[in-house]
Amino acid sequence: MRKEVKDNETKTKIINAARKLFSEKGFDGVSMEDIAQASGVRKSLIYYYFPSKEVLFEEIWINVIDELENDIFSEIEGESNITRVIKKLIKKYIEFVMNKSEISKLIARERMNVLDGDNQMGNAKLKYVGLMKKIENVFEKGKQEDVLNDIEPSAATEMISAVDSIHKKSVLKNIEEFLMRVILKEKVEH
Amino acid sequence: MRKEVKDNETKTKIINAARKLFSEKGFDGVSMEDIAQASGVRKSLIYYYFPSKEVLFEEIWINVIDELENDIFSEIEGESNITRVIKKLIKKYIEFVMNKSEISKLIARERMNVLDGDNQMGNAKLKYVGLMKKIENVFEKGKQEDVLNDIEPSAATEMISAVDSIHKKSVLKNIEEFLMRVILKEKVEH
DNA sequence: GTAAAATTTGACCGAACGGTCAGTAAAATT
DNA sequence: AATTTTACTGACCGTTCGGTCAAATTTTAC
Repeated sequence: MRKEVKDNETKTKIINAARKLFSEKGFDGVSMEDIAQASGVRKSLIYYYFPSKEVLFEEIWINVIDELENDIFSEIEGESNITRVIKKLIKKYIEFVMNKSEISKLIARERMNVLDGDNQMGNAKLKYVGLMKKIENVFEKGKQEDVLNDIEPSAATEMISAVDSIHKKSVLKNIEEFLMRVILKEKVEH
Repeated sequence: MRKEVKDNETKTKIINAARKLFSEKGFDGVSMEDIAQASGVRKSLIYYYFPSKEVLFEEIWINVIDELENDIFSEIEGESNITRVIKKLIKKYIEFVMNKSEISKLIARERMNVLDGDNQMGNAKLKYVGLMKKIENVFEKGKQEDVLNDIEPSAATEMISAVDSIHKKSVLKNIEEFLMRVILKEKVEH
């Protein structure tokens, strides 16, 4: 029992330090020595737990996309009314960007590399594309039930996903209303 | 006369090669040797023309933000009808992202570093912030003339600027209509 | 308590990085 | 034509990079 906790502790320290640094400076802007110092361990210890920088990054990426996915879909899971589902999805995505800026910055920074890069990080790409597909499926359902306001599900998905690039976080609540108003046929009340 | 052309030619080759590479891999992901090889010159010759990697990047950044600004504002310059101004602004921004993907990818990749980084690249930040302010002023004018649809000028500006992060370019025309429809009170005709 | 397993460390590696500088060739100036 | 200036080169620099590995230390299993 005590060993279990200790094992996770070092690996977790490394992951958390790396996540913060990747979020601040991007994958290429952070060295393994930077991560080691921020974790309070030696660089070679990182290689004990992770075979390479890429594998460390990929694990972090998959964790953060998981976290985003869980934040959104755990909220909309029991809901059957598609309009309400879409509202909750938009709301949760914006809240995520507002409240978990470390993660949303990491996604904003590294999305392009993950999507356009070589096949080295194929699992990272699959994870991200999988989540986007899942979100798009919600909009497809909205389209089928005729609650969408003449926007393609893929366009709605891309608009949502671009929100993490917005620099001025103070406008995010305004943008949330904006998105709901435009995506949904139903008039939005406050 | 002949010298003038030749001077510009080498420097221009370096700038163009660097721009392309920075757009593909980001500032930190590209080495000066990469740029040298892509330019067909020696690395030390880059240092003959530019004192550092940062200065090279800054010049490129300022050029691309200039180009974006010119594309947008040269189109709306003679227009006095604010609704038409806003429509043209949105249209030109989307067209820029669609047609000049090297530049829009560069902006998407490096915006966060430029805005959040240290003061080393203060001119790059000033340039970008200046353009965003200029765009926001257009929306402010729209607000004053009551053609905006209950969206804050700063939120509209941020939505527009996030468009360069959109990965799936095929949806951009749909998003253009989307943005016009929701930003402007007037109903949009095709 | 002891041996084995797991974790951690320090020293090291070759390659890559941003950058420097003396020398040379070409172009421009006198 | 001689001299000066400009453009370019190759070799080099110290530092940093991702990564390796034997040894030391700590933890676990019995």
